[in-house]
Amino acid sequence: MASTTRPPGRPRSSVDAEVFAATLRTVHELGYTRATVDRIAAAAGIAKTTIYRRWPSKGALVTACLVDAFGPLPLAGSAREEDVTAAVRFGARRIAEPGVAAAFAGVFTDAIGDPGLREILSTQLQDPYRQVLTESLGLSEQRVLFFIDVVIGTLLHRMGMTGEPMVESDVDALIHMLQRELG
Amino acid sequence: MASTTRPPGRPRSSVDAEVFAATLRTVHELGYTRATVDRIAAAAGIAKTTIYRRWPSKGALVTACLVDAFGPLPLAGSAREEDVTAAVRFGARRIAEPGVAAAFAGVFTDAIGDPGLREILSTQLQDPYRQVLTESLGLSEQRVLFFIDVVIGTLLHRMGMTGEPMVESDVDALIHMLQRELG
DNA sequence: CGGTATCGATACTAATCGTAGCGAAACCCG
DNA sequence: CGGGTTTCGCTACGATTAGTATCGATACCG
Repeated sequence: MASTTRPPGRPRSSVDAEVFAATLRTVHELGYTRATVDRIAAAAGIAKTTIYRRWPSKGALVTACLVDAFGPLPLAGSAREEDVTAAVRFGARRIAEPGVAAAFAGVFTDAIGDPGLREILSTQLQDPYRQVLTESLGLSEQRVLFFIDVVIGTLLHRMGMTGEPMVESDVDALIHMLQRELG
Repeated sequence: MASTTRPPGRPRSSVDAEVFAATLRTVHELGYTRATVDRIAAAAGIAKTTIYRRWPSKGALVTACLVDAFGPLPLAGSAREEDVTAAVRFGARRIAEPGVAAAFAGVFTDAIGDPGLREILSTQLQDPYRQVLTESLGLSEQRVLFFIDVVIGTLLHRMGMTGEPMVESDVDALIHMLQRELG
């Protein structure tokens, strides 16, 4: 079992959720580039140094924020067709939340050319979803990667370019396309 | 006709092509964030101030670079099926060129929260392709936008995440999917 | 109360974007 | 050749930002 003994010293204040909310709010309002750590800290009502005590960089903070925002994939595990529908709708809903697409685009841009952040992004966000989808859909890894790129890429591009989430009919078209392709 | 009279003063040196090449090369090596204007200027063998005399910002430079790298869409104009194939293969080929995907992701990230750059990106890069595709494919604007988001989003996401262009079989799968959807 | 770790606040370094000003160079015209 | 005009390279600069260092105050434990 997990140890119930507390480490010595002053415990950390439980403001992680508040910081995540402040991060997404700030990124939503100003975009990733202008969402400075100073502003995020101010929006969360804490000191900037506290943020750097918990996350090693701005990119790592935003990544943790995305991991928290996405949460686990709600997959049944057996019915492939329903799984595809559920996964696409899940992705569409999360990416449509304020700030998520901008945060993803920003951390993704920073990760190119920053191997440390790339590692964080891979292990904490991408790999878990890749694994769960590979197991759930019963497809080869190449097929799953193709599937993910189509869904996430399309949704992110739409959100980032227009600032508006995909209309429902387009999400349906995307689902329909993928079910034909995978079925 | 266009005026053939030259304006007075020293003419601009013809290094635009060299600057574009240096920009993509630098972005390819270091990513958008670490590809500073100083480094790009050094790679092109010119002074940084010369770059700012021709393009108002780093984002505008990279956008001009992308416009130059993509060029016009080679569309026949009549056969829809062939047009779809040609457009997808065109996009896949250009986005696979070194630095293009990273440049696109970076300028796209900067554009969120920078209305001026957003305007440049829209008018110089997105609108022309949107218009040409709407005319060529004979589809509603909404359908064309959906089409573009799927293609560009998917290709960009793949390139950005893996650093590798899409394998040929995935490009074929993408084309197949879209032709079914549009046909 | 003593030990330990966090918190807020301030100050600081290193990059980086973008601008200003300068003398030199290139081109045109007379 | 000489004057007018614009670009060029260069240096310096201001503003913003990521990330670090430090210090006194604070919260929890035994």
